[in-house]
Amino acid sequence: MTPDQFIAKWQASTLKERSAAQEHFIDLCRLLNEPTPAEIDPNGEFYCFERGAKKTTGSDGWADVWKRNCFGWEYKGKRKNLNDAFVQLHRYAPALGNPPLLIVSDMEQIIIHTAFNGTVPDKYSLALEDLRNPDNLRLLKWAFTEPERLRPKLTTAVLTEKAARQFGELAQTLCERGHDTQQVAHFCQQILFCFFADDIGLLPNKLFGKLLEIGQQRLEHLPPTLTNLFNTMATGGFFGNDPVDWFNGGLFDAASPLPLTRNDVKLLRELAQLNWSAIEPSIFGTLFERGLDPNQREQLGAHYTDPASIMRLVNPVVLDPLREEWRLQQAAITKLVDKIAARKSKVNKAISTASTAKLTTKLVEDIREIREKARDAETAAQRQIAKRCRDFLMRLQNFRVLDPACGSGNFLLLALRGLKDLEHEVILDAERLGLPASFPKVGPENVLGIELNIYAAELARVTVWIGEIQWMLNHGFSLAKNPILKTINIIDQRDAVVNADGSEPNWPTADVIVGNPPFLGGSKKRSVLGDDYFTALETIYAGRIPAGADLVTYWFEKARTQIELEKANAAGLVSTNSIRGGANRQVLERICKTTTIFNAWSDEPWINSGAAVRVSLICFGNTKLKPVLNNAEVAAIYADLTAGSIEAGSDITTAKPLIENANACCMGASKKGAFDIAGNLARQWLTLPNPNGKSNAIVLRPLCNGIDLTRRDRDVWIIDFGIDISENDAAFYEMPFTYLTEKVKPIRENNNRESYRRYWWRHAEARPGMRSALKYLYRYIATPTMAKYRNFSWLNVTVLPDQQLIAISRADDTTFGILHSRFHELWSLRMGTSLGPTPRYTPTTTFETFPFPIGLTPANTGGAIETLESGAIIPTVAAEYRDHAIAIAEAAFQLNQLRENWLNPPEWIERQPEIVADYPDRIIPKPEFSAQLKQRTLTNLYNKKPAWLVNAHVKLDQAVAAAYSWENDAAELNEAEILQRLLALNLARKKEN
DNA sequence: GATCCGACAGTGT
DNA sequence: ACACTGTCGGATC
Repeated sequence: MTPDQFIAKWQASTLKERSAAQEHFIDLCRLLNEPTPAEIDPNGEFYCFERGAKKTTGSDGWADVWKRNCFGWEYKGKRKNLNDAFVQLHRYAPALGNPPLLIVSDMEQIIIHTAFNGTVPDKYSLALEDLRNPDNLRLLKWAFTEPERLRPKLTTAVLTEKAARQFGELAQTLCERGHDTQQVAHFCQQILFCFFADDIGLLPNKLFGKLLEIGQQRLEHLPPTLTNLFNTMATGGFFGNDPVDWFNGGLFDAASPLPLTRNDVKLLRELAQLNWSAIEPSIFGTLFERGLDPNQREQLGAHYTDPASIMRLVNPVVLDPLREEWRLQQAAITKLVDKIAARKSKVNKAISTASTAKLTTKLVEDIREIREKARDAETAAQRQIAKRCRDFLMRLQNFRVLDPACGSGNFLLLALRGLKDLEHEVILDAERLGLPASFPKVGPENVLGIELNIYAAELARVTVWIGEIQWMLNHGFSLAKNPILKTINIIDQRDAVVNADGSEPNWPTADVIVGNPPFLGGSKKRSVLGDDYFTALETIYAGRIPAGADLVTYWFEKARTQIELEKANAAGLVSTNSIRGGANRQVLERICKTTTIFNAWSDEPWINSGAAVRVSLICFGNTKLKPVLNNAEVAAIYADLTAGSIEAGSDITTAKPLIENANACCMGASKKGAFDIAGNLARQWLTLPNPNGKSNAIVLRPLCNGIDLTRRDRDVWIIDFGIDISENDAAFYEMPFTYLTEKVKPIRENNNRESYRRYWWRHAEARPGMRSALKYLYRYIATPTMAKYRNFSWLNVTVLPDQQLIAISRADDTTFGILHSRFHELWSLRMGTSLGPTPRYTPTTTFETFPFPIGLTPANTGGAIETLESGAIIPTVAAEYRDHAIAIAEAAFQLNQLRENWLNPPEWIERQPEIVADYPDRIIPKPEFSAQLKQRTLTNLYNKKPAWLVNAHVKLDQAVAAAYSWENDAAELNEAEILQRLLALNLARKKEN
């Protein structure tokens, strides 16, 4: 068929839709040289007429023509409203597998709507005459073969970003002009909603766009005109000659348009050109992050969560369980359908048997009875099917999702969309079963929010409503009007964890709780939130949440309580990843006691306006779903968000501090002030006399912090007046004292703590305990609190450990070796907390819980030491453990020696005695090697991991394994097995109380 | 100029 | 008196 023939035939045709549609389509196939459905898919599996025509209503199928992954195609009679056809296609798109193209035709024109996910829809209208143009024919052909070619370039994300950027500029301009940020926010939302309403036809005749056009000419009229429009929208009525719907929802209640400049209006008119109907409402959040004042930006920013992360919570908490429920219903329904079919075949069989038999009255009667019974059974079954569908739809309609920290409403928006999608699927499934089509009832009522920030709360309302309207229009449903925005109070503007009067707030009953509550570290709570708020938190949550816990944990505890009180079924919340350890973990432990963590992502990167926070996503509550951790099914999820078996004694979070490890490990001195000075300044002072005749060496010593150990020694010294020198005595050390008077005193005098203010010349936490523990040693073991690798080093006892070092008061190589073994490394990584990706070593959780090999625990190694022939030093231990002590010490000694030689090759350095006799030698690089020496850091060494280092560690690990008596089953010693064995040892030993 | 990697000081127990 | 905690800035590639 040629284009001319096609056009001629269909211009002349007066056939009505039903009779002509298929003929038109087949002609079109001939024109495009495409196969017809019957030619390539006689069974109608992927390409057919009347898809979904199984419906009992007797009317159309879901589409007149359907080609999988290409299009749904709907015909209407000539000059009938094509929009109706489009609406129908939209509605059934999910049942058609969401084809990328929705095509409607009245045989005179063909309109192709693109419907690719996440793109701004395009529309192509082709009249009959247009088919003479080969370009248009090619376009149609693509619809059949390569629909991807019609994919719009513009994605909703790009459109949204563009709109948000420009809109943000406007907001910023308005703020800079001195307008109140809240007014700016409110005004911007009104405008935003008007753009949206204009584009989807909620405002008649593109009213708002026209108004801006006029406004550009007559600027002074714009504010009163806008006021007028907003007021009309608030109540419904007429704006000039145009009828305006009643919008309500609070958005237009307080009309207070801000004065706009000519430039603003120009910008607005540019913005009006964008396709706002395809806007992604979640821009509302990002929109107001920009332009508004920094404090607000921070608060709103804290609530911005990207959609993928949101769905990681919404799916397991909201949608998966409901899908599972519906799957079970469907299974039950299938059984009923089978039953009906079985009855029918029984009847048929009876009839066919009867037809061969002799017809008697009794037989007639029997058949009648069988038929009736079958009919009754069918009716009953149908009724049951209908009831199951109805009940489930009712369940969806009554389902409530609460976001108690809803910010700009993104969680609620996505939860609502998910629920609406599910409801729609169920409605279509029900139609397929022969039930009448029902109107979707899930809507903004299904989501509830609590939000303190007044802009965010308003933002959330608008976000949810736009989401609702978009969904309805995109699925071919008309909007419920009068008002368009119902004033149902879905967002509660208040504090979610503390009431104004200091009491505990109630949360509304809901099926599930989701959200991204604000993060604020325990020690920052008081200063950021204020004393009153802090006290209120402390009072309300006494015994439930330790005061040192992150602010985020209050939402977890509240949600847990709601579940315990049966006011919610499950919760899915975002948290900082530090919830896995320290004081924060107690909250998860509590959750594990009363309910179950059934889905979690333990440590995910998070982009949040530049903050380098890492997060955990945690779902807990009543569920039938199997536990899933980091997208893998596991037997159980523990409070530290690790996987484990459900057997008792396998949860490593149950490990407790051991009595034998007490008093051997402590934090270094916490100076809190600029007590540190350059080495050369210290050396200069050491040459100066003091009026009391004492050397400055008494109060000056080298300082060592994490950087000194993991990188190169910075040669920093410290002014250290110890734990009991009085201010008067300190003053005799002239230079150091004067220095502190200038650099430290002014700051320390303003400290929050009385003792820090009073003893300003001493380190704030001078660590008397540590000092006495180290007193009789000549060296001690140190490890950086925060470091990429868990390394231990020897320090001369004259060196003061900074608070960033953990000091272990042992001088023997055996203890050094055990600590440096793989066993302790794994234990400390697992038991310790982390800051971002960097693990942190803490005395109580990593050291005190660690089960040393029997006979070699800190309780056994605190006594005398003995130097071996090699130079290695062992502790004096019971005879039966001596061999192990020696083996470990030799391996550790060698490891340390190799490492020292690599860090400071004798060929590259000079050792120079320090100016004070007992102090460690200075290491001076030979000038020609100083650049190379700079690279010789412990972190670099372990980044490289040369073979000799690995070998030395293997040897050490073997010696330590032997001390544990694990040398014979080395093959079984994978990470999990080691941790299990260590945990078993810990649990078997005596705990501290 | 991006990436790596620990700091410092506040505050709870 | 002891210890834990957060996320920005300096060093380095």
